[in-house]
Amino acid sequence: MARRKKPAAAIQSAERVLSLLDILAQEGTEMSLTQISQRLGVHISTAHRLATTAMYCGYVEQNPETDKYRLGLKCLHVANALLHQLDLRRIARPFMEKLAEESDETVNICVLDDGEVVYIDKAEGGASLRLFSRIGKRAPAHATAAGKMLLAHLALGDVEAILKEHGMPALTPQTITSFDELSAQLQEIRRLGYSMDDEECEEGARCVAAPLYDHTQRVIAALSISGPVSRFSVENLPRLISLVRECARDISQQMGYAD
Amino acid sequence: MARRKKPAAAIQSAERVLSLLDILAQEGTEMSLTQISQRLGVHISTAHRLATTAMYCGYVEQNPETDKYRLGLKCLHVANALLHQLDLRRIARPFMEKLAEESDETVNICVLDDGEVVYIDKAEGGASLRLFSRIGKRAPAHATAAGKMLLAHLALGDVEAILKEHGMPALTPQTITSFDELSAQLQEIRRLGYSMDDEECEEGARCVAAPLYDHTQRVIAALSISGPVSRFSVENLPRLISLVRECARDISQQMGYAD
DNA sequence: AAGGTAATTGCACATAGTGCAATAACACTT
DNA sequence: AAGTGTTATTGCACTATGTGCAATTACCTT
Repeated sequence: MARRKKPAAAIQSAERVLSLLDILAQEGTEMSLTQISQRLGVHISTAHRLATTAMYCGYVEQNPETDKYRLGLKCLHVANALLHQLDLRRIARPFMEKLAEESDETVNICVLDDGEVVYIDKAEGGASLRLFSRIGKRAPAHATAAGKMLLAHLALGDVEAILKEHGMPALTPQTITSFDELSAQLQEIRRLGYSMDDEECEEGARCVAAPLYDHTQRVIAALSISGPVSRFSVENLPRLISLVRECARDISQQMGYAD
Repeated sequence: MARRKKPAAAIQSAERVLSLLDILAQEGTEMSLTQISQRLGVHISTAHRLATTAMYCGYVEQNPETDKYRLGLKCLHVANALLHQLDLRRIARPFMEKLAEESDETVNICVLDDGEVVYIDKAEGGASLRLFSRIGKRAPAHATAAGKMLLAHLALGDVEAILKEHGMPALTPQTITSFDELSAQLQEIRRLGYSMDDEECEEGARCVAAPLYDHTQRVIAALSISGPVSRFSVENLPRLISLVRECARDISQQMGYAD
């Protein structure tokens, strides 16, 4: 779905403190009160009170050397609790590890959140590029195999809203930037039962994804397998596609999907 | 330091919404509005407004099938941003990987937050038990090698406050539960320059830790190496102690420490 | 159709949250 | 050591927001 609908009686101060966390996350470095008040659009004394309240709760901390504010470790705690609570992760884990070993590639699970794909788990094969963990990271839906798979199972109106809001930026020369071309491809993805990112997200890398269903018979996530084009060659692709589709089906069955 | 001091003008609604995240994290499963209002000590309509405000911001979501509330994926996003911003992680990473390969064990970095140790990074050797990632997890300071190392570099009053608040629960038969015994051990740790968890946190597992300093010449984190007692034998310990101390020194130098 | 339970919302009122201005803290310059 | 500038912090008065209450809505069970 596109951007979340603002509730009729949102609590302003609650919204502000969560926006403070967003801003600190987005900024990438510690921020002064002046910067915070400018970004939040509030008086500096208000920014101070928001920051000190968040500090008291552990979500923000102040660097004693520079007096600037940054995210606090409670954020890690809460995220960890979230990951721990995700049924899909727990159920999928053994299957992902098996697939990672069998394929010797990197396996990920993504969900769609606010129009972007979010990585919620990852398993690595021995020969993988050993990239940093992507868990928690976001990526544009239109340029990833998992994202295209998830878009393929949304209503057309929702797809249009997402692409209107996020755009279709080109990440590589191969990225699809035309709505019509993407629509056609989503239709093909529904027909084939798998999706592919052919150097659309990252040059030199290919990715194949299959849908994960749950007991409501709806697609809730995508399972993907990715690696360098040298190993994701035309000869090897059919095998990898087959592996990821079988694995996704096995996980879906454990999630209550009846196919 | 012990529990954070409440600011004179904390913003109640800001505090409440962050407490909501805490409660959802702590509960471990989705919660109804009734439960949320009871735990927060507010009217159910207030709980509803807090929850829908947090939903709008992405930190909470509502399960459409049960109408219950749970943590939202924005929590992952913010935590990821936090990890990405930690200088110590970025600087330490190559050293940790080298140590993990060299020792073939699990290497972690922990910091002290609100009287507990928090795992902020981890690298694994090939022979490791391949445990789930601990990043973001907390553990009692008194029962971990990293925790004892961090306690050893605090003022005695702070140590007392932390132990008074968190207690000294026995996690295994070997866990130290006497303040006097722990104090004596912290003194020994300062003298030796490393700490050890001898099946105090987890039976069958040993852990050795060394301090990480930064340019202020103070201890900001602990580097640890852990594994099963079979590999952390009396014969092998001196080697592992030496490896972790050298690695910690190298990381500390990169952090501006002059020893 | 009726009853029960929980989520949601309109409304009026009280208080919490706010901006302003003053103060405090610190670093830098002279 | 004193003065200046900048940023963080806080007391205060006012008002806009947040609140609880009660009603409504939604859904499930009998």
